[in-house]
Order: sequence, then structure tokens, then C-alpha cells
Amino acid sequence: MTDKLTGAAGRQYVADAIRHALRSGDLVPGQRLVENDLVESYGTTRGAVREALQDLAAEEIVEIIPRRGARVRVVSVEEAVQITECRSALEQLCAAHAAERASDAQRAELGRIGKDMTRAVSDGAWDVYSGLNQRLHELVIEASGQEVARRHLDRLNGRMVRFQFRLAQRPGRPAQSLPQHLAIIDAILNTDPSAAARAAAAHLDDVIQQLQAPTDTAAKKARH
Amino acid sequence: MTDKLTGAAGRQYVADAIRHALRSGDLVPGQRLVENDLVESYGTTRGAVREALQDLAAEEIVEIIPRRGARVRVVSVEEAVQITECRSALEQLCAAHAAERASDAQRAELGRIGKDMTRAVSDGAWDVYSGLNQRLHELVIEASGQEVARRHLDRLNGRMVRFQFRLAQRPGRPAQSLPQHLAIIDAILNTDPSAAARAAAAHLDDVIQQLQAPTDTAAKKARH
DNA sequence: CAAGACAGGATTGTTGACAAGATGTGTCGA
DNA sequence: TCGACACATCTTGTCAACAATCCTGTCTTG
Repeated sequence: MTDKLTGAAGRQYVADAIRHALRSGDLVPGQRLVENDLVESYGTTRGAVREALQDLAAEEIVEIIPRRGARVRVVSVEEAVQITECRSALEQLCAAHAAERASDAQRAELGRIGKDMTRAVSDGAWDVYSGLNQRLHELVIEASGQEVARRHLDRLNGRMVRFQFRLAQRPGRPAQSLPQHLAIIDAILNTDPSAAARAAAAHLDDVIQQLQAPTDTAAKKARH
Repeated sequence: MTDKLTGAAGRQYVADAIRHALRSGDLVPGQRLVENDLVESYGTTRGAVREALQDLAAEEIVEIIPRRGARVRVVSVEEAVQITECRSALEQLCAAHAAERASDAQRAELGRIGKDMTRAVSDGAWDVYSGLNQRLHELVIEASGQEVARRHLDRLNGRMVRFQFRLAQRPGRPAQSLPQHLAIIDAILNTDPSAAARAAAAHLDDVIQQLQAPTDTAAKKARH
């Protein structure tokens, strides 16, 4: 049905498809990515697949070993912590700038997100909360006008999908992060840059603690 | 004389050569990079050149427009400021960590650099100072153990070469930045993370001010 | 003289085949 | 049973030619 996606279009398509497959768990870390298999799966050419893999390697999502092919890069917990520390540094910057220069429309949306988040938590609507969470971070970056930081944060987040997935599913996690998110929103709405930066830092410090906390299997036993 | 550099080796070689050409001013922003020319200049194959250009595009050093080729990306002053703000955020992180976990050898080298810098300024040895400056930033990052931040800082710095070049040549600049550098060193030697972060922030805030200050000697007509 | 059409050359994009290296398998000997 | 070795297969790397597109200068036409 689809014509063969060739060249630049196919390249983008394959890269996105692999990113998505990682998010949804169809690809697991360490898995080999054989060029011919991808060509058949996605109906493109080898050239497109090859360039897509190069792109993903530049984002450090996959790892290419010469003459041995590409595999999904595994990120250790230590690395996830470092990534989150970098996110923290950059999001503090964005939050501070957002507090200073968010537009009225952006402030309005921030307020709405805060209310919706609160309701989502009390309703136990975890998936809704997760979506709002993502939108919040996105909006803060957008409002900051920091295009350079945005690029780098995208890159950092691209490597964290697996961990974010795990974190979001912990019981009680939304209730714990809600006040932190509200604090960020408040600081921005109050046009208080340093408070916004502090709130962002506090939130991500907490994420780091969660990352370092007992892993999922052990977590169940650690829980009361 | 040299055999034709082929494949992965040529790719690395060409990318490095272009990076170097940018540093030394052989390539100016906006300049076109024609594949065949590069093939002849560096004695490689078109495939290697093409992949090298892809790498540089991923680093946002060059810009590739489909069917029109690659050119050296121009960075506006606003973008340079944003880049430096990101550097600031990440170097604060690194400075703080370095203060906590620098090894004895690293602390010793830091102290040495401080002394050498002071001497270089009083001697008016600008090129020596510039080298020490670079080594200092490198060492702080190294001592922090933040590999992820390191990658991103490398990327950010790769885009700043032109501006760094301009800044370093301003008269009186070394004398101005020396105390800031010494403050960073002192804070790390005193194992004071928050002071180290503050010192790094102060230094980079100053760099930002310099960037925004009187734009270079009369904008030479940016030729297209 | 201005605007547009057009041809020729220059430049990038794509393909397919082949070469080189890596992996897996089966056999043989100890 | 285990390891060493040769062979078959799979996979990636490389290249050269071809195709598609863009740019430039010239010429025509009103």
C-alpha cells in the first residue's frame, strides 16, 4: 500500500519508528538492529535505514560498533542520574527565564495545567496526569524561549524513556510530584525567576532520588 | 603521498579537518562546503565526506539544506548568548561536583593552573593564558565525573569557536577573567560545591555580558 | 531595458552490486 | 566431552555510476 519510503523521508520515518518502538517497549535495550530486517519491517531502502541509524547514534539512543552493527544502547542507573542532573541544570535555566518572559496565554495554560493536574491526582487518572506532566515541562521550555536548551533537553529526554516509563508507574508517584509541579507553576505565575529555578531543581532532585531508590522488584518489598 | 583515506577513518579525518579549519579561520560562517571540493582537498571519497558532513550537521556546526548542500552555520549573538547560558548551567553542575570529588592529583593541577594563569597575565602572555583557560574548564569537567554533561558541553563549545576567538583577543580580557577563574579554583580546592557553582555562574555571566557588549569592530558586511 | 524562458553545467541524492569482515556450524582429533 | 579448525552464511562497508535537482548566464520578446 505505501510506496517505498526513500531518501530523506524514509530516514526520518525509520528514525521516528525506532524511537516510538523504544517508547512502547517493542525494542529492548541491547537488542540488535539489523539493517535488512529494518528494511523489510518499514519498507524502505538500506540507505535510508543506515542514515536513520546514524541519526539515532548521534542522539546516543543506539550504539554502532564498526562491522558489527547497531544495537539499542543500554543506560545504567548511574547514567540516568547524570542525565537527570543535566536536565535539572537546564530546566532550572528554562524555568527562570519562563518566569520572566512567559506570555499571558502561556501563563493561562500553566494555570489550567495546575488545576487539571490536581484533579487528575484526586481522580486517580494516572495517564491523564502523565500527559499533563509532559505538557508542563514542554510549556516551561517553550515559554523560556531557550531554543538551544530545548534541543539539548530533547536529546537528554530521548535517552530516558525507559526510566520515565518505570517511574511514572510507581504507586503514589503522582501524589508525590504534584506539589512540586504546582510550586514550579506558582513561581512562574508570580514572575519569580529564582523561585522557579529552585522549584525545578527540587523536583528533579526528587526524581533523582526515585531513580536511585530500590528498583521495581525490590520496591514492592521495601514498601511498608 | 598519503593513501586515500577511506571509510570510517576518512570520515573522522574530514570532520576533524573542518572543525580545525573553522577554529583557525580558514572557513568562515556561511561558506559553502561542496562535496567534490572537500574530496579533492582531503583526498578521500565522496562517501566519507558526506558522512563527515552529516556528523557536523548533527553537532549543528554545519547546516545541510536538501539538494543544496552544506554550509557553515552562522550563529547570531542571541544564539551565542543562549549557548553560553546553557554552558553556565552545565558548568555550574560540573564545578559543584568537582568540588566534592576531585582527586588529589586534579586539585594539584588546579592549583598549578591558578599560579600559571596569574603569571601569564602579569607577563602579558595571552596565548599561554588562553591555553590554560581551556585546560581549566576541561579539568573541572573531568574532575566532576559528569560524562553526560561533558558531551553536551563539548557540543556547545563546538559552536562557539568564532566568538571565543573574538573574546579572547580583547585587550584587558585576561586581566578581567583571571579573578573569576581563581575563584572557581579556590572554591573547588576548598571543597565548597555551592561556592564553586556560584563562581562558575559569575564567570559565565561575565562572558555573556562581553558577548552582548559592543559588537565587534564595525560589522564587516556579512557577505552571502 | 526589464522580465521571463531556456540550455548547459554543476552539485547533490540514490541505487545496486560487490568486497570485507564477523558469526555460526559441523567435523575431526585428542 | 571438549577445543581447534575450516567452511558456509550473514551482515555491514564501500564504491562508482546514474538520476534528479538546482544554479548561472544568455537569449528572446514585449
